[in-house]
Amino acid sequence: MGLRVVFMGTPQFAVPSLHAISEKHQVLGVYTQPDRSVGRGLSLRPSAVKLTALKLGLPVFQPEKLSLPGEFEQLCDLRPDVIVVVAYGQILKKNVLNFPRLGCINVHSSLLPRWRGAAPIQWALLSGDSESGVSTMQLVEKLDAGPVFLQVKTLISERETFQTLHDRLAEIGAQLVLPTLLGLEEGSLHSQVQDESQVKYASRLTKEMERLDPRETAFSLDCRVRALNPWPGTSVQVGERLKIRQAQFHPEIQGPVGKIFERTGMVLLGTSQGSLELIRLQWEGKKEVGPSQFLNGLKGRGQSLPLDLD
RNA sequence: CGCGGGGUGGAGCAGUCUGGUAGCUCGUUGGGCUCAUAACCCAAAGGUCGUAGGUUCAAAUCCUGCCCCCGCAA
Repeated sequence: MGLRVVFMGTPQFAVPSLHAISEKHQVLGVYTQPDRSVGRGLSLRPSAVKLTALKLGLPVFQPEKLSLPGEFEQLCDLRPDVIVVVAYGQILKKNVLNFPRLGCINVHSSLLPRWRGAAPIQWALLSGDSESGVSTMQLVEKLDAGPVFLQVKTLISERETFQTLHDRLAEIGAQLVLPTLLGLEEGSLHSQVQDESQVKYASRLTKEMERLDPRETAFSLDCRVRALNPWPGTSVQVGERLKIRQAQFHPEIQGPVGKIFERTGMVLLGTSQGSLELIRLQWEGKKEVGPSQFLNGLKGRGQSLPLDLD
């Protein structure tokens, strides 16, 4: 039945691809990052891919590093025709890249060569791109620089968030990975070398990016809110940290820069260009609320708008 | 044992340090005003202050256990 495949992936994004492959091919093993202690306690949590693999009854491998002694040999023993990598979180060395008969392929959530790197979905949103997509490519030593096999575009809507785009791209990836494997198997697959002049890098997100700077434009801040939730999130400092979960820019409303004020029932943040409507807000340690509940709470604690950011 | 915030009438919050008649804004109900209104005015209902125990003449408030929610951290 189909190809002998080793799958490597970690987060939720890779799950639909794993499902798709497992239906048409023989998945010999699933590599994923070791369980990490996350969450409020100290509990170890298995990756989304590990949970899926267990549910499908597939063998799971979780090496700390694929380059550790013995790991490569164990991988070779599986005798895969091809390795499929989807957001695995480890760089594959030349020995791994070269040993499968059909090589290693990768599913990447951007229209390469735009947004090579760790956070392509977020950077597409941060940059206000009008389209995004998924690419499958040959894995090479240089990060996300291999020749592209197949690519599918999708439009980014005005209200697109990381979550909605992520979920859609994950599904597109799953739909793209099967034709890629089929073409590879039949030798009918064409690849396109990436145009190096169009390369953009999507660097890792940092927690510093969560702070909204009112000196930016309202549109830019709107993009940040849609791109950076749920992680690292977006917030302003008003005594305490006030997380902004959902927002909407209004270029036609110009208010005091760096102040939170109220107009026509909306809670707004004044920016250098237009205003940002704050739709879902959350004080640190409290629940997420809408604007009317936010205002009620302010009065309860003896505060009122306008408020200055720190 | 990773750090921290919180659970107070239907909602969002204050009050807890410095124990002693439970408060704010909103909502709800009734009435008024108005051509009218999500506006305004008046009135009313609604809380064993997460839970179990302890200290005390007296506990939302101090002490202890337990449950639940959230931010950080990954």
